[in-house]
Amino acid sequence: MNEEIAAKCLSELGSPTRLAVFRLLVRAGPDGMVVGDIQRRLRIPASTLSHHIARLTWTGLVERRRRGRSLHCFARHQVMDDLVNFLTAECCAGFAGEATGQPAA
Amino acid sequence: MNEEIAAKCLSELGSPTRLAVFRLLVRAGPDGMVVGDIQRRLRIPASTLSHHIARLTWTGLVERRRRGRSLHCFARHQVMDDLVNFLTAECCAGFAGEATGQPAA
DNA sequence: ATTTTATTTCGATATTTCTAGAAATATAGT
DNA sequence: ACTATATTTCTAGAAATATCGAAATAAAAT
Repeated sequence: MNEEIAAKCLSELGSPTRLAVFRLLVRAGPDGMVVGDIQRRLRIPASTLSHHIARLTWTGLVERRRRGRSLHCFARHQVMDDLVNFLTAECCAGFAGEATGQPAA
Repeated sequence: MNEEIAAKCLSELGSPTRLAVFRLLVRAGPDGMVVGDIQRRLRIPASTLSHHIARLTWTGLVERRRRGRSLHCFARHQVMDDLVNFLTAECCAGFAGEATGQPAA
């Protein structure tokens, strides 16, 4: 995970709708969730939801698999874990000589 | 940190330029960094940079303090820590019954 | 007071993103 | 083959964002 990819992931998760979808999928666990169920849960038009799921898929945060007529969506935890690790390592306190997060002056 | 605020922070950090600015400030440590230094480092026009720093400030990720003629910018680690905690708790694996991140079927 | 330095605000344009209806596609059932 | 279901792709208007030059503002130096 480099800065460019991290920015992309952050941007994709930065939409309230997409963040809600992703959280729903994380909670859904290994069985994932069918698009229609997500739609009924979040009450948004199918085409709008499809757009957001597609975007989450591009960045690898979500994976889609067709099962019969419906599409199951899964959260790709690895990508999120990588993102959190990147943020922790590169964007949180922890560099030599700093700790408080409060300005020196 | 709730979902709405998290989405806002993620969105703000989702711009490559803003993520670069924030990382720079984290690395700069407690002394922060002057706007002009950030500008010379990232090679972007002053007005563009000002716009991005302003956005980071709105969400509380960055704080600005005038010191003489120049403005010092600091990363507000607490906000980032809250964000990482939110992501870890709400958007990563860890709910009962899931672990692999791989779809069940 | 004038000038210099540092940064922001304004204004205008270009680009991206969001939203959602309509049409298209894919699959399964009859 | 036809119908129903599930979801996507197409399309387009509205809203948000990015970019950056020019003008404005703030503080310090002379």
